[in-house]
Amino acid sequence: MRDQKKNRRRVQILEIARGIIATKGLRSLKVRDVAEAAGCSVGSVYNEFGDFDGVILTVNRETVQALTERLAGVPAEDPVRQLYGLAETYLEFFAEHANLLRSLFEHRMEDDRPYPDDILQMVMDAFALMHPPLVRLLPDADDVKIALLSRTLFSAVHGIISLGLEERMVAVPPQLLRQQVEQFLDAHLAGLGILPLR
Amino acid sequence: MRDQKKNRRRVQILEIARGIIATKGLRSLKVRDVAEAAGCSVGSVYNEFGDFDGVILTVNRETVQALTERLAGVPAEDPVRQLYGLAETYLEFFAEHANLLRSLFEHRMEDDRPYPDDILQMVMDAFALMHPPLVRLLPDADDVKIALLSRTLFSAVHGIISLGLEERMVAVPPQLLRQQVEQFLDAHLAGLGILPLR
DNA sequence: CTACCAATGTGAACATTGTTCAATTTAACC
DNA sequence: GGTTAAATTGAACAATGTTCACATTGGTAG
Repeated sequence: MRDQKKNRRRVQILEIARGIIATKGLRSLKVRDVAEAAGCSVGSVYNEFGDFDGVILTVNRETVQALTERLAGVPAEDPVRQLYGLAETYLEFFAEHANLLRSLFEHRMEDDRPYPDDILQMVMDAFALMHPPLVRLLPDADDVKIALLSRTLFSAVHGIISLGLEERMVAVPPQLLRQQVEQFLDAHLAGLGILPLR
Repeated sequence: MRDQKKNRRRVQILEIARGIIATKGLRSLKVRDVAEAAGCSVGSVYNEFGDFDGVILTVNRETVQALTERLAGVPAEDPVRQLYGLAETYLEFFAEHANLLRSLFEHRMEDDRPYPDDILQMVMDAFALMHPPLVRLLPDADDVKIALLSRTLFSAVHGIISLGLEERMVAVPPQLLRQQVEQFLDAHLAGLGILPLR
């Protein structure tokens, strides 16, 4: 019963923190706001997460988990369609949760403490989801090279999307951005000797 | 004489702030540290820059200026070589000044104040430096499309480099990253119907 | 059921850091 | 040299992360 209660609160704190980050950005996340909204003291937040970075990192961990699940749901029948699907799903997810993704990629630790390895690994694993379809499309290529290509390609897509959705920059209309990503893949896959969709 | 002194200090504050960001990261930048190192009071920093964001934004403005100068120095004789040169120069500059570039791309304003337009425009202008060589290489293409392509391509390169240099992520060795960028351009230019370098 | 105790929760106090502004100092001008 | 407007100061304030001695709670044994 202790555990149930504790866990319920832990989940509640995370949902509140995630809500604030998603709607107002990471910089607007304050311990006191979270504690008040969760109906507990600031001390409880610290008991549960160690420090405030702990809250942020846990939200980020769940963000990359949710992203991975969404990406894993992309149909894998046609490897070419799968690549387009991964890119477009990433775009959708990024557009829906822009501030959460920014928190994941932009948060810096206090002092010089290292970013938790497990989160980094999860991001890399998500970016490696282009690996299987690429292996099918380039059966003769070295597996290590495909692994690198997968990361490169996903990083490129990430760059196009994260800068394109950056409302700080001259905002790219979402529909145009989708087209931009598709055309990018068209050209790049063609360059790899893969027949694009259109 | 007032102006001289004032300007000398302004420059000094900026150099100190830039040094701290470059070596210890944006999160380690503190008003008091800057004021002490500049031999003045915290009030003077505020007189000169309005608020602390003002210091950061001025450093960022100078960062994108320096970047633009470096990119503008890439030889333009051969448009294909120019594209590779722009990407490699960006990689070099990013590797040399990783924390400054992160400050430029990751800094968020307090509350919801907008990021200064002039900085955004300067970044877009820098990313548009791929436009002229692309026009030469694709003389039949629509100019608006080339403008979009330029931004897309540079954003892609930015994504590859910024994630590749992210020491938070599993560090990609610099030499491998250079090769990664080159191979990326190889494939993409080929897909655009442009003969790559190698 | 009660007493006890270990775990948990609390929030006031503290530490750090951004911000303000009344008082002071400076330097340009006559 | 006196006057004055501008610049500078730094103590005080505000916002926010962090700690910890104390209070509360819930499980457990007698």
